[in-house]
Amino acid sequence: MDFVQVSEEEGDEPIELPAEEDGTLLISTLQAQFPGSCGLKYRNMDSKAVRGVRSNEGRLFPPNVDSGWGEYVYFCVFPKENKRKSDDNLENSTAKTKRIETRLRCTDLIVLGLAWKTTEDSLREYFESYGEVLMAQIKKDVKSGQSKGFGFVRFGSYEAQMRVLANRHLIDGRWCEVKVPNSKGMGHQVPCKVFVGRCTEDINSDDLREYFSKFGEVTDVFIPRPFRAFSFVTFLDPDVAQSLCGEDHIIKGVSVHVSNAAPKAEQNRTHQGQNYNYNSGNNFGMHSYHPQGNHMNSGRSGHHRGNNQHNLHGGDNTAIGNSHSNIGSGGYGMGSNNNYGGNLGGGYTNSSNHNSGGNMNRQDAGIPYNRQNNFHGMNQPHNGNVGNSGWMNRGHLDMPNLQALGINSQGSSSSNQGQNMNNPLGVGLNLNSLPMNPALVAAALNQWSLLGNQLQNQNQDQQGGNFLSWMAQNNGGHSNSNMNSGSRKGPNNPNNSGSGSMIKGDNSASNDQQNGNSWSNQSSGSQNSVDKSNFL
DNA sequence: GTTGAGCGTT
Repeated sequence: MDFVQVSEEEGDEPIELPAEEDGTLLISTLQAQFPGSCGLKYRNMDSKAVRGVRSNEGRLFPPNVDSGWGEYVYFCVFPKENKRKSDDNLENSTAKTKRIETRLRCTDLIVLGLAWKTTEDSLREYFESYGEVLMAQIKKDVKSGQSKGFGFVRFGSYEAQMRVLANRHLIDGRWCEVKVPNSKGMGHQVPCKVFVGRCTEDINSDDLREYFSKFGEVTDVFIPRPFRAFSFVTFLDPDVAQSLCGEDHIIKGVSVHVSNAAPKAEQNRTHQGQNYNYNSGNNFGMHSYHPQGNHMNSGRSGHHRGNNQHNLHGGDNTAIGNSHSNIGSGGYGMGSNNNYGGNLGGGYTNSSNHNSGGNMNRQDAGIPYNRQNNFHGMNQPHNGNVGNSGWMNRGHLDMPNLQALGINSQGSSSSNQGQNMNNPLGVGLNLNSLPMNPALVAAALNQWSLLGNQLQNQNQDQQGGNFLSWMAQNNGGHSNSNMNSGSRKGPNNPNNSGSGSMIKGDNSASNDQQNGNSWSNQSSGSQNSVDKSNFL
């Protein structure tokens, strides 16, 4: 086995890290020893310059294909947002500071669905493959000592934590969910995903990955198809993502604009047409790494009526001129949303739209969302949810406050007819009667963090997209559960009218989940957050 | 002795 000598900083004593059979070094291997590091560099003997090590797909490649890693001592690269932006050189302890910061962000993680037989030892043993495990405990019945089937684990590095949250886990024969516990407050909820606007068609995912990898490990790239002039890049480290937001970057000669895939809290205040009324509840669903919600909860209600002329994404996308109110307000979690080419609208509830005619039932980016209390009140009469039917039993999802908007999603276009429930509020806009601007939709979807999910679902076949990996980034995998072994049962989609699905469901795509019950089968209610979380 | 959505005697 080949070993690579790595030190945290140039001049430090190196640690030998094992390379893989193909000669590459896994970033995870690197990070096991150097939490927070995202790459390697080395001092070139000839030029005396520092050279970076090629990084791709979580692997670091030796500088020379023949001689491999050679006798170089490599030192770590840490993502540093200020490195690129500021000229004030912080002390060279930035990396260490960074590590401390990340360490501080570690939190206990709940592990759900453990086998009864799983012990604290076996739990620890399992998770040690991700990094240092500071704590592993199984919750047990005090009398019998029998496991309650869940436990907690805490990691020594944030990276390990993130990786754990980003994956599903087969522990002692059972697929387990790992999440940030509900008991944890929000905080540090930083999205890892960025919206890259102004993309051209010749910028492919490899280009994006390659380009953005220099700022930190890229865990996912998603380009909606058909081409829509934007894409999403997900970083392992939310700080990296954050650091890029607001910047213009040139990729293949094209100036793209990076912005947050999440709506900005300030936009609530400053842009009337945006109305990002974030909930203050849990699990609105940002990134999987932060499944407890997001850091942008403002609780402000942006009430919005009519068409606004705001670009939903501040000009970094193609949405111009129209208002998000063009976008259907429907389908806030129910429509299967297979389509993205045409009209948005309708699908207020459980429309199981397999339609290929271009309807898109989905949430509106600009709709103020109710807090969860309203959620029930708003929707019970229409979707039959009574609060314990799977997808809403924990009340995490904020729902669009259509009433506040006066939006009527009487979408009757295409095959939604008969399936969409009309907006019961019955007043306001007929969304389907409004002109559709796909670019606007893009921006809107971006804002509500829904697009990525849907399109990903949609495209997983044609693109060979990794649905799991995508989903995994989003909420600790609980939303993936449709694809797992199916060892759990649960409530069916409470709204299922036939093949109705949740927003993440894609009945027409060849997901593994299209068995009529929709993805809610295994979800425990927090899947509400999926919608959003898929984006962040 | 069974079970399978959840949230931790700090």
